[in-house]
Amino acid sequence: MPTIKDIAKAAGVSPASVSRVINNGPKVGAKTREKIKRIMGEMEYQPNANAQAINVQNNASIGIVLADLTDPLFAKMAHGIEKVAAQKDLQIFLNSGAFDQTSELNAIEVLLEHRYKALVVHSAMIDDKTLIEFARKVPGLVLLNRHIKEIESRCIWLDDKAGGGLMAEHIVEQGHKKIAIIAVDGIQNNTRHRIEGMKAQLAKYPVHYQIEVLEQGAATYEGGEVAVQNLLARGVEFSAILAYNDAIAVGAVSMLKAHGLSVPDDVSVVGFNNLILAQCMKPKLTTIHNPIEEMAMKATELALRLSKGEGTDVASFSIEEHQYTPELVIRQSVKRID
Amino acid sequence: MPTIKDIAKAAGVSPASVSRVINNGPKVGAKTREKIKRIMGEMEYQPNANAQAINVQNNASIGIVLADLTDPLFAKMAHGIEKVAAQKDLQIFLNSGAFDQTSELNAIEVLLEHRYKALVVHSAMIDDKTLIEFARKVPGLVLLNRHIKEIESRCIWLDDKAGGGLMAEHIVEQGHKKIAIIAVDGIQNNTRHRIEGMKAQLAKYPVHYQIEVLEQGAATYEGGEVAVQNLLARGVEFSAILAYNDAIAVGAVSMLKAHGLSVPDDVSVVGFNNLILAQCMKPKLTTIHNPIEEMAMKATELALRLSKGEGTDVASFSIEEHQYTPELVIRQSVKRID
DNA sequence: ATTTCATCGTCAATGCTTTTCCCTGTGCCT
DNA sequence: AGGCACAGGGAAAAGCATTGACGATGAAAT
Repeated sequence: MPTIKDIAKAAGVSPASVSRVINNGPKVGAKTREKIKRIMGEMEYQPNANAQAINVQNNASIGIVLADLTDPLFAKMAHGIEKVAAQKDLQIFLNSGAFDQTSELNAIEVLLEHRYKALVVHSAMIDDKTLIEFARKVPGLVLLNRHIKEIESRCIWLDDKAGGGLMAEHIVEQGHKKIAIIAVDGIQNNTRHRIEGMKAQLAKYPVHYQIEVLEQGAATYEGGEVAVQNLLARGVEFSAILAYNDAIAVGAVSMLKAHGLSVPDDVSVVGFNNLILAQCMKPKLTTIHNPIEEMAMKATELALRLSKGEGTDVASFSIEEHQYTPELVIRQSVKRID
Repeated sequence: MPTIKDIAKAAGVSPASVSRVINNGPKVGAKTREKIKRIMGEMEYQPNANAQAINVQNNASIGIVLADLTDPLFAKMAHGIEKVAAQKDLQIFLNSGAFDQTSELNAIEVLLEHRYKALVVHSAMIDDKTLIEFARKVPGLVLLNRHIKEIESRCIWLDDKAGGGLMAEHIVEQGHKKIAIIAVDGIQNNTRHRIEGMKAQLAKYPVHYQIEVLEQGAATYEGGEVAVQNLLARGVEFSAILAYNDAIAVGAVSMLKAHGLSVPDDVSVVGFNNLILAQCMKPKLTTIHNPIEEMAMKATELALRLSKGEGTDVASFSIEEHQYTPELVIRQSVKRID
């Protein structure tokens, strides 16, 4: 693999000139430029990006850390980031965190070692304090789908409380009084916020609601199945299920059917995220729309701006731009009861 | 951000010693080692990965290029690669190709510029010749989900012909004679191979089959919907649909229902890929299992081996290890007719 | 013909780490 | 005590490209 020196020698010029041609710099005459270009082509020269990155302080790539790409929600995040990157002709370095603290930390560290200036991180497991420290150290770091008060100007997040509220509101307005909530365990704050939101909403009505919160390990289709099985086995009474996400909701529906219960006739189900899955299934799933792709795009743009030292003035911070609002999408999986 | 020199100065040693500590090299006494480590911690030193990569020929990362992460099939690929990477403690540099030729090329080029030695590329748009050339140039490049005869020892692919054959076989054994095929357009070979496989299978029977092949642009849920709409509008007769993938199949089912046709009572539908989607929907989708995750893992391991110069002997090549076989998964979307 | 000034290029320093080669001191053997 | 092996450590080159300061060349201006 030829280096810049080889090209220079072959073209009878100095490495500096070659470098200037590579970077479309000035100070190289049209003729020389052509010649150098030709030789670069002939010798199949490819600049060593690592060597370039040593010198240039402005690494034109975005580092991102995500948990698990097989979760369509995270895939959508990735897609949002990609869209911004492609549009600005930037590269993405993706590092998968795999949902445990040490590998998430490791992922961030790797990104820092590569001197990426703009970082979009989606961390579910790292504690606030550590993240705050990272944020202080790295100006271009933005947290996606997480809200830490101390550095909220560096966060893009969903109003999970409002999301929980919407779910509860919809359900009780349809007359439901016995509600099962399928949450997920772990340190994840959004599950907690949503439940808080639900409870806060329910507290607004002068009715007594029967609530059962079930913490279910896996936020997946199978998780939804076992959650319902669990509920039924324990004889919990419920006419509505509020699920942590669409996958769980779909799993729940499937298991309810397996037990001869119809959705929405016997049990109403509400999902969360509004993934494509929610539209495909039968009955179409009533769910909460999560504008994660827009959020991801926003986070990316923010990270890029911050990494360039722009928009550092905290004065310009407005919650409206950083906190996204979920929306109720009514389809067919909820039925009014009396 | 401190450099190795800063650390060296602070510790009163030479950069060489610090480097040796970083890389767990020899020639540093226990006491000095401890001291250097301490100082590195205190000063929050992080080695510059780019500078490291200049010297070290063996870049311990895997470069991958994929098209669109929002397609669950590709997400599964990514996951397979990740699994291998995590297990070997390697990083992934992901570059999204976005399904057009120039950006796919660009993605590969970027990876080469970063001097990644092990490359897993999933390219749908680049022509054979270009890929063959890349393969020749880069020993550690492996093609995932694609078969190019000339470099098949560097490919991991699915036997699409067999997949098409399975679909056709199943359908005709259930008595169907009027078959609509929803394919996708583009240079993608797998669509073509599958159709070839279907036709070859049908040719084995002494019956005349009525086949309609519809090339539908988007391999998505919506694509499936418009495809069916198209078929119905043109008055094409069919009792079975063979779809290019599960998403199309699900879209097709939805549109059939919208026209008052029941699946599988009026029309049978077969998908492809066996994504989670296929299990969730109602009726559960009969489909072809695509072991893409295993394939991705295999491709990654192969790329790593090749990048280390191992397994270069073409003699050891066996098709069985490189070509994966799809399997029929019978669920509820196909019905016997007479 | 001489000065002036763009224009085109080169030299050498820079960025950060690794690695080769060489030096020093210590302990051990004879 | 002399010689040797060896562990611990340093100096400097190597690895690849960028960049700022400076030099040469030729044409235009006086």
